Amino acid sequence: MTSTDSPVTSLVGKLRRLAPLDMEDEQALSSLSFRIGHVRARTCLVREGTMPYDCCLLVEGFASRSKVASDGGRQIVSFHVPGDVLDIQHLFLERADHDVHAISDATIAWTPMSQLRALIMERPAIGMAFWRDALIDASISREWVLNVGRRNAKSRVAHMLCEFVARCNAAGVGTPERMKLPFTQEEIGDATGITTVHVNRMLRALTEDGLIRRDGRFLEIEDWDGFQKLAGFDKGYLHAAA
Amino acid sequence: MTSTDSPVTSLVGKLRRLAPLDMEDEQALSSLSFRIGHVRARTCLVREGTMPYDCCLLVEGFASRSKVASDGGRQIVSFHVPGDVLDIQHLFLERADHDVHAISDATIAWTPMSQLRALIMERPAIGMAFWRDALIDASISREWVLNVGRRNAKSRVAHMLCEFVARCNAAGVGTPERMKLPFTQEEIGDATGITTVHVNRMLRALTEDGLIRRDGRFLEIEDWDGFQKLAGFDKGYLHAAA
DNA sequence: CGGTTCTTTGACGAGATTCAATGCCGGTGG
DNA sequence: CCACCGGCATTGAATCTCGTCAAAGAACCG
Repeated sequence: MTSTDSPVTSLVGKLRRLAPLDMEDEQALSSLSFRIGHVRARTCLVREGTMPYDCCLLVEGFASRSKVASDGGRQIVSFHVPGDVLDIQHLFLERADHDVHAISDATIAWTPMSQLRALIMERPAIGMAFWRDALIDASISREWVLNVGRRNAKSRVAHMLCEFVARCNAAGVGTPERMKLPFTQEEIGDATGITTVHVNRMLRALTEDGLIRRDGRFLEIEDWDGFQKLAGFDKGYLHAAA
Repeated sequence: MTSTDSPVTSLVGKLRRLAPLDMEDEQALSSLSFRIGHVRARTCLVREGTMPYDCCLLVEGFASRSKVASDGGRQIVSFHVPGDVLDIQHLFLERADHDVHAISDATIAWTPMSQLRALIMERPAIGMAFWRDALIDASISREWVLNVGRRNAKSRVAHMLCEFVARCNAAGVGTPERMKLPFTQEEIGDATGITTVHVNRMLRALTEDGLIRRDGRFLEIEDWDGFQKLAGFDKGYLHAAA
């Protein structure tokens, strides 16, 4: 994926995996009016409580959805890879119930919510693809509840990395052999419900177990089967979306 | 709600709150063919990995969705009140990614998935209502990630009870003044990611704080404002569905 | 009324947090 | 080109929350 691709390329690629689109469907998607933007890491794209007029599509880079607890603690509730629609959650609701932030420098394509809504209501195949996307998103969210609720810190971190690798792989932006992680250890902690310090210790433990290798922000998974086993990772919940 | 009501009564009531339905929409819903069943507490209604042919609507009683970790630990990922469609998650996916169980004795209305799918695709208002239902479901799931990821045990339990009271209230089956809880303490623990023993301690702490009162399975919230504050509960994430 | 499930309590231990300090790396400007 | 600076990673020690184990008591159901 380069930033010179049409913003719809990654979207069409993703939707096609979710439901069979015909030529007219793809043309309809191409006719959406996009506004391209390049944003720096940590840019806030959607703020809780607001109702964005435009819908943002992640073309390149990584993003996260997060919520803030009353004590100020942040919980990341999902991360996103190129091709993901970042606020499909708000297409049919009045206000955003969470924040969306860029994790890395990113390329975003903005398109009016109204156009997307119309497409979903008028073209059954596109509607079906978005339905499936939303349902898979919900499935991932349930897996995250299990992850933070039931697994110990080491498995949690491993599970999050497994999902990241699997989804990046599906989006064509990385392989288990070697990946650049966009996350700081603080962000991994915010996603797994543990502290930065403890994330560091767990990464060290995973390295000492011979499951992963790290240099800088690069991650190499030494033992993909063993890593998934320790994480309790079973890609079924991704519903073949990865 | 009594079991002699039509199974669609609670469903129509719920959908009407989500999108304006006209007479024809309501007639279409009434024309769905239902099979009514009474099940005992703990009955499994949907099993992970299967693809149910029928869709189950909760008419009376309570239910939960849950997942099982590889070490055998169970995580409840949501609970449900009368009027909820229990496996809308699977309408457009090939296999269930979680279990559904009755929490209490319950009345279930089964209707063919195909009929419901057709209704959603053919009647825009009904489609919209189900879209909103699914998106609100996802919003609740995100809040649960925050709950188990970021809050301490006392707040977690309190938050879960706040949501339960709010949703029961909206479904017309209870008030904060006095409610019958369907959950065992083990189930509260499975939903909040803590052990049964610790749930018991936290309930005692909440009682000693003067926030709640208990006798048997009955719960009375003494200080609803203080209770919500301690829980960090803000009903915004329910999107006016409660 | 007998058995089962659920609740309650105490003592102890493990896992994760907190606090604090140091080291490292990349970027920026002199 | 090097020195400095800020963000991020790493580590140790003390502390605390929550889990584990075990046992007894209460409530419920057939």
